[in-house]
Amino acid sequence: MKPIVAELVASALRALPELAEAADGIDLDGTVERTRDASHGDFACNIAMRLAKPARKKPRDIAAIIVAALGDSATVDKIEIAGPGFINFYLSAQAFHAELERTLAQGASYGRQAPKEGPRINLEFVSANPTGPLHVGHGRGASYGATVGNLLEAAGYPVHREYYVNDAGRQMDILGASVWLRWLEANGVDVAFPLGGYRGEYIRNIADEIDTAGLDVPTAESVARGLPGDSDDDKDAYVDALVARAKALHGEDGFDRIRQQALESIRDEIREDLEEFGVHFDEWFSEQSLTKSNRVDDALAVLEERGMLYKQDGATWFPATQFGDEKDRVVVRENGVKTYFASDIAYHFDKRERGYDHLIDILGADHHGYVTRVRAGLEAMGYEADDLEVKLVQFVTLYRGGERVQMSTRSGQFDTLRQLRAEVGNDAARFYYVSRSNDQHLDFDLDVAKSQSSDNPVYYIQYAHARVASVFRQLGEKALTWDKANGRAQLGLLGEPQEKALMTSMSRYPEVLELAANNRAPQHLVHYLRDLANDFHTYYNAHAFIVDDAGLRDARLYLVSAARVVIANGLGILGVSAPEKM
RNA sequence: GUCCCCGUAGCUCAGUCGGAUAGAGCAUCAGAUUCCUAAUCUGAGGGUCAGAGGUUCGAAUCCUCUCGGGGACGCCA
Repeated sequence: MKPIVAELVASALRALPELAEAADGIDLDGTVERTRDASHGDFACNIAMRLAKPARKKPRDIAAIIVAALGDSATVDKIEIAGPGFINFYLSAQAFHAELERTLAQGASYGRQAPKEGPRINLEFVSANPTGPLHVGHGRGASYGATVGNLLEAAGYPVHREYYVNDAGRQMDILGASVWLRWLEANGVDVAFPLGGYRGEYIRNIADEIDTAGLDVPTAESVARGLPGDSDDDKDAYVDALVARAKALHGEDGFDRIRQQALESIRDEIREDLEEFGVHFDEWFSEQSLTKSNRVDDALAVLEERGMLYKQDGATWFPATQFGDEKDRVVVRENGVKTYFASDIAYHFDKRERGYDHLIDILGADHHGYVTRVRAGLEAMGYEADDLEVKLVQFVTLYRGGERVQMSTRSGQFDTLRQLRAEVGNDAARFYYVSRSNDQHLDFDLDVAKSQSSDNPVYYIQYAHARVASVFRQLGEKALTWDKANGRAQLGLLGEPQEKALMTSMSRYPEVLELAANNRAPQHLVHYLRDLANDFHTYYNAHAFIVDDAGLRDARLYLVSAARVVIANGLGILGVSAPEKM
């Protein structure tokens, strides 16, 4: 509805050359907004105030000129100039009825924009290291990323969802060594488990399952001989030596078999977890594939070519300070090993080279310090700094019975996404994870998320949806049918304040979607749906829908059918189910 | 030390290109309640938008500073 009002103003301005000139460069859509108070009408436009200075006229005088040029429209009942110079629009009942008709006609696509050609968006999220199961924090990144993806698609953009699998480097070696040691253990070979290793129970399970045909079980003595000690001060030496020993005993290929199986097992587990959570990716991008195809070297060559690398102390550096970073960064260490930063630059370069115009990274808040340098890398390779957009997701704290739930792996308490899903269900988890802005800490109350009452916003909203379905079941039980066409014809009978309020709320849906998509802010949709459900329940409590008067009944059923569509669409974007029955 | 986020009702929080009298839920209080669905309903009270300056027709919102809370800062991955 908002675009209709904005277009009215725009056409009035076209008829007023002297004002149109002053309005040049002002986004008219942005001057029209919903009113907070019904006494100000449905929409208000502040263009007159904005034009006061450039046009050198008083705001109220400008408003009068614009209003005079507005002319008649079936959409608008009344236009008033109010306050300092607002132009208030009171929309006709007919305008709201037309919106209801659109809602039912478009159904599942109501609120969505037509697909655009571009910009093509690459959306990377979760990207947790495949060294263990997803934990509760990853769940937030998963929900947020999936929902932002849905929002962007609803806004018409082509979106490619990508998970970057960090399957190369030292962490993978340590994972391999951890599994290897558990395998030895299961074969009666006891070697001290490294402090820097992965200690979770899942490592044992992997060790039990992997195919080790052709690998000889070494003696404890041959494994442990000559290894450095392990200590909290230096967790690296011992575990690194174990990796080297495993490679020596089984050969690179032998160790690689263990490592690769461990990686695949965990990655598959993560993938399954996410699929069950309703979070899908178009691509699982392997870091190994970057290395194997020499794309890290290619990216470094591009930097070299552009004079964006230098040597110092035996290492190769990238002058990140030239792009606003606080210090220069190493890309190749003194020992010849490329840093994680090097493959990260290469990865983002590769994404851009693959044809994505806009890159969005959704990262844990602990990656805060990484943003500047990755962006610097892209810029140094000739791309725009704005091509990369980073959304940081803050931490999650779980509460049960008003108490903070400890989430350390060591204490063995609440930890994994899987456990959370099992406890509160996918719907509640998806919903609560995106209920607050991504850049704010989230307190996740397990008791509320589980409760099946109106205290729980998820149930409150889903219940509104189920109630409409229930009403139609009731209709059937009373051997009545809904005459949709008659309902459309009789919408004029809907004059109750709750009906007007519900129609107004519903008509906001496309605007909320757009706002949420533009700001990558699903919480707007969450709050909107709660308000909408509230309007629906208030209506339901105040008036019976299945009344004797067939015209009124058909009209009310028309209205609530449309409400069902809006609620279902909104929940769909959030990845939450819209049940017919609860 | 540098940087980022946050501070709004008793509590949890909305308030997103600056807009009119700052909102919701919970809690509190007062009423209603044999009703299509049972997880009730209606209404009321409740505020120095952390504080101080600034920008302007207009500031919870933008800028500066102060106070208070949280987090990030590796030749780790």
